[in-house]
Amino acid sequence: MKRLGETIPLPRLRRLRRTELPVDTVELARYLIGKVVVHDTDDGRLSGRIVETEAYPVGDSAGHAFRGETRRNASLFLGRGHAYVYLTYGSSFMLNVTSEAVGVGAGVLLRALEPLAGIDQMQRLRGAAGLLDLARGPGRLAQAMRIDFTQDGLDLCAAGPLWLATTQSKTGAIGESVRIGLTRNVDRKLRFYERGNSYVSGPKRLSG
DNA sequence: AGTGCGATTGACT
DNA sequence: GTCAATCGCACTA
Repeated sequence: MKRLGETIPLPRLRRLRRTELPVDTVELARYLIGKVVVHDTDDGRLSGRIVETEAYPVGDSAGHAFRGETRRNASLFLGRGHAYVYLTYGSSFMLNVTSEAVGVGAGVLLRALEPLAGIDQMQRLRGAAGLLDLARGPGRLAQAMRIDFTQDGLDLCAAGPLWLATTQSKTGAIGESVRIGLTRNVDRKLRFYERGNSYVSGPKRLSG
């Protein structure tokens, strides 16, 4: 299989500063489309371009912070630009970017990446899945990026191993839809994705 | 201490 | 398209 990350020049990355992140959760979810998430591991750099997000804003009954701070969701309250990682269905880790002020629980779920660096390693982590399936879907994304509870609470805007970056490449038109897989507060269009991008999970369009 | 349930995935008809 | 695996955690008692 062709190894994209070694045949196409990687984009030049610049670390995002916390002050560059939009203060509003929904704005951040839209802003993160086209940005890059980077995990520098002892087996090398893993990175991917964010192509799909979901916002879980303040007061959202589907959000994990809705009933206040607990041990599980404590990282959501660290202030914007931190990682909130949790396990769902006993097997899939989810990576979120926190989005509001310290003490206010809200975040943005990263749902799909276009792999950039470390594709060989991602394939090992994912059991040699095809390129399109490496990080399409939030659980796959976390597995490909080697995200687990170890990364929960990390500051994404500090000089740490897990960070956010911007590039000079252009971002395509952004679509929006209802969120996927929820049972509550399903009506709001809080899912964002880059239109026409093959690495986006689920339907490219959802009404509602 | 017991119970029920997911911000999903992969296997299967 | 359907469906079960799997386990940490919140919730009830």
